[in-house]
Amino acid sequence: LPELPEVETVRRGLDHLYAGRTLRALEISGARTVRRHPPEHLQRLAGSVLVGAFRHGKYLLLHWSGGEILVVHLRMSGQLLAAPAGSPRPPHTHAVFSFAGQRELRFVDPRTFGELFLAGVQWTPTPASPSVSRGLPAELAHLGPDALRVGPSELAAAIAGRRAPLKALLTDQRLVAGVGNIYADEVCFWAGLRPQRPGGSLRPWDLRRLAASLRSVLEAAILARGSTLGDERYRDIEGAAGTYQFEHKVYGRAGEACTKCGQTVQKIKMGAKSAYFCPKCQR
DNA sequence: CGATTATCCTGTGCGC
DNA sequence: TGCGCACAGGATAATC
Repeated sequence: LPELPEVETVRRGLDHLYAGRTLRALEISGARTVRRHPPEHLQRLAGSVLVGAFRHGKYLLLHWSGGEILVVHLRMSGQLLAAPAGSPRPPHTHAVFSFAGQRELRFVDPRTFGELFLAGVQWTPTPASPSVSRGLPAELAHLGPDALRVGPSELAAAIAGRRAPLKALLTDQRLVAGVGNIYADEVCFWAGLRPQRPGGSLRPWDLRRLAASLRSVLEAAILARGSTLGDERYRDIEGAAGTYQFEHKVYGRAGEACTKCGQTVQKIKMGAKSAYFCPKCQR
C-alpha cells in the first residue's frame, strides 16, 4: 500500500510522537516479521532513545541513541499505529514497542509481507566492510535516489535510452526509490505521457515535464497525508485517513470521465499490475 | 540484458 | 447465503 507520501506521513508522525522518548520494551510476536536476522537481536534496542525517524523511498529508518538503525518496510498491508499502552491490540499485531510515558507503537500487518530489521546486523562480523553506501545502510544500497531528492538530469539519465515502459522504470526502486503503482500512474497523467511509453521514446521536454510532475504529485500527496483507498488499509500513525485519493486523476478511475478532457479513463494490464491513463491527455 | 511469472500472505468483493 | 476466484498499495528470485 504505502508509497512515498504515505511512508513520509508515517515518518513525520513517528518523529512527532516518539523522537526523544525511551524505548522500555519490545515484543515481537509475528513469525515472519523479522526475517533477516534472529528476532531476539531487536532486544538490544531496549533502553535506547529514538533519536529520529528518517526515510529513503518506502523504507523507514529509525535511529537510536546506541547508534542502531531499525529499518521498517510496510510493503502491501503494514501499518505503524500509536496507541496508549494496554489498549486492545488490533488483529495481526506482530510487534509492539513500549515507550516511556505509557505509549505503544504497534506494527500491524495482515499479509505479513512487511518486515523489520536492524541495519548492519551480520551473522558473522565483517570488520573491514563499510556498512554504509551513499549514506544508507548496506541493505538499502541497491536503492536509487529518493524520488523527492532526485534531480531532473538524474531522472532523465535513468529513463533515456531504456526500452522498458515508463511506468516500469518509475516503479523500479533501483532507479528511483519511493514510487509505486498509484503515484506512477498519477505522475504519468500530469506529465501527459502514457505509462506504456518506452523510456527511450521520451523527448527532452517530456523528461522535464516528468521530473516536474514527479515532484509536484508527491508533494501534493504528502500535503494531503497520502491516499487511503476503499479498503482503508492505509492510515497514518494516529489512525487518520489521507485525502489524496480525492485528487486522483486516473488511478482507480477506469470508465470514468477524465477531469481534464472528458475522455474515458482506460485500464490496461502491464505485467501483473494495472495501469490507468487518459488516452487523450496522455500520449 | 531485459521482460514476464511466480512467490510470499490475508482480506475483500464479485459473479454465479 | 455460500462458494470459488480474481485482485490488492511491494519486492525479489527464477525463468525464458
